[in-house]
Amino acid sequence: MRYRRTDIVDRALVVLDGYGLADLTMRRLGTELGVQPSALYHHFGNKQELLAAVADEILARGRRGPRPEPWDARVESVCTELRDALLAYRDGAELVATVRSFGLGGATPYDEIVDALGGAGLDPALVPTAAGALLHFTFGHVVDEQTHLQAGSAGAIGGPPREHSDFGDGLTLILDGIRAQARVG
Amino acid sequence: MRYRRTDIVDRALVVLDGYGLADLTMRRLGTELGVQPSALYHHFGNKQELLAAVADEILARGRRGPRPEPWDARVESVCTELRDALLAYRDGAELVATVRSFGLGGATPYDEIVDALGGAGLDPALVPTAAGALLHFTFGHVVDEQTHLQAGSAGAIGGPPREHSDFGDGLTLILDGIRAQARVG
DNA sequence: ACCTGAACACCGTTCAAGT
DNA sequence: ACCTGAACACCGTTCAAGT
Repeated sequence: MRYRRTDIVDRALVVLDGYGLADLTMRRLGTELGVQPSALYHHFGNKQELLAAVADEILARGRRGPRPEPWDARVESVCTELRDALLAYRDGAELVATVRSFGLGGATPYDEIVDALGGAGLDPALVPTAAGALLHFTFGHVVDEQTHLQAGSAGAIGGPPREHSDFGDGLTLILDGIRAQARVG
Repeated sequence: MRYRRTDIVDRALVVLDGYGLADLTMRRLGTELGVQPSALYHHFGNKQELLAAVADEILARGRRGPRPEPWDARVESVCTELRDALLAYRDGAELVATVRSFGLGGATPYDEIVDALGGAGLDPALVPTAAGALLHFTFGHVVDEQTHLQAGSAGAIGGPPREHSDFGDGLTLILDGIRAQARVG
């Protein structure tokens, strides 16, 4: 049936959204494409490489633009766009986080956050720290959100999950921390 | 050979530390104990339940005390203790994060952070938000640290990994954000 | 270049049967 | 109560062979 990498990634996205990350297997994807699982290894060296391509595609499809201008609005725009991209596909956050922890998948908007933070007046040595904090928060929050886990509470008690505005509140908290650090720096 | 849950968890910790999370399988753990893998199902309903017990044990072994008294020193103490606990075993952060995302493993110090934040003078509605941000940062940072991934940067370029003080700097940033929110609240 | 078919070395889990 | 032995239904990956 002759496939290209992009066809396989497209189909992987469909499988992911329909069945979840645990069921996104090489065998299942092969079946879905009407092909032997071994055929996939002609296009990707291994499963991690495939997943990295899928993660990059999730982020690419989530790209909006352009960015607003004050640095804090810009940071917020990057993080919110990232969140929306991750939420757009089932288990998107877990997949992208996993790929990131492999050290694969170049599309994480780390550099864009670093760039935006240039306008914050922060000690340059703290810029990677702040960018890391923002990314950790975003991924952690969205993973929790997507597994409908209430944000870290032990039991499953504790009522309904936090409102969606909780993401924005957390972002504001960290941005305030950056502003405070910029003042002392 | 007659084992109790705690013996199995102890041995699982040894396997984890020696071979990593990917090789902590029911079959390997069984072999290590000189027992059939099916025997483990007499003590744990499934693998996730076993992993939850292992995660709880990692956190229990990391427990130090007592806590210092101003609220911010107390929060820092909880997060630093958590970090140390996760770093004490190979793939500890990934394991505990995974268990947390299952909704299992009651030992995450979420409640302790919420408690400590009581002294910050924060709007009560923001306390779970702040606690979540602190936990997300801690887990995210330690997972990166443990997989010797430089904090989110795309390529593997960019020199040596961030110094260990980066964790403290990130914590300070978030604590500053909390103080700022407490002032406006 | 792209794919098949078959194999290898694994998984988690279940369950009758033993002691 | 605790464990064995065997099975079931899967995995990712490799590789000769086909077209």
